Amino acid sequence: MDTNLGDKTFSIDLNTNPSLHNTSRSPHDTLDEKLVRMREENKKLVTMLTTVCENYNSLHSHLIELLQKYFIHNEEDNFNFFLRKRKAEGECCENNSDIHFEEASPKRPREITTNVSTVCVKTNPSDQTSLVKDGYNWRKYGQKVTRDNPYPRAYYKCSFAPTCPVKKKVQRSIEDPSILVAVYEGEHNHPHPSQAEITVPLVNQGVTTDPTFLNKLMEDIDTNSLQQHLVEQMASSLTSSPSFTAAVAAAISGKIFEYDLPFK
DNA sequence: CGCTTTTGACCAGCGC
DNA sequence: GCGCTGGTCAAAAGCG
Repeated sequence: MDTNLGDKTFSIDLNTNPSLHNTSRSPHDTLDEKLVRMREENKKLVTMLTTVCENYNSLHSHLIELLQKYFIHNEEDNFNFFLRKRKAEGECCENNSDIHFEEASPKRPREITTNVSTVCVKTNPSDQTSLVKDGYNWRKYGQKVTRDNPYPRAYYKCSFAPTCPVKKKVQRSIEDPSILVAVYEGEHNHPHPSQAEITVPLVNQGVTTDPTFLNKLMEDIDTNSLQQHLVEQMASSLTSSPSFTAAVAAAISGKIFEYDLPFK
């Protein structure tokens, strides 16, 4: 692959270690100067994020191109197998996929296949539960071991509303057992109960090498949502960092002492 | 006691 | 028609 993603290196000092600043800090280093520094770092972060997104788009199109070439230059059977596999996985139509299966089969599927979506979630490998946190309440009503995957498939119904028709199937990926593949069927007929415990989609947390899997993922996630999530994740990483928190706390306390606030 | 999970049984679709 | 497979049901068990 000729994408020079690895050549781009970023050396950004986030200034999150307060002890380092104390050693190099001059007496005239005012809060305003810190603000200027932070703005510059912010600009660097924005630049980095833009580059990451550009690289992502480039890789995305490159991967699609490679997959198309692969299926054209290899025997047609491979492509047919690819189609069959995707069909067998119950994948369809809601995503911006180029391949639709509704018209492919002369017989109608046994169930309505509208509003089927697949979500892949990276989990802790030591965590053996098949729980995908998406904010809804689910009641497990069955479990099966399927032929093509040694990991059991769990069947859930939405229990938030008694009349909600939504079902989901959760099964570990055979390629990477730390990945949970959740297939949602139907549409919720009630509002989302909570946004608090939504699990971050895999694409933002980890990597898989399965090309069909990657292709599917990339079609699922548009660039804007990726950018937004990257920003949120970066902010989350910064705020969860003890050194960053310490730096903010030091700056605030310094400000308090500087102005000699009355509640002191 | 009520809700959830587990698990074996049952059913329907599909291929041969 | 038969066997295989995926999906669902429902009784029993577990849990708070």
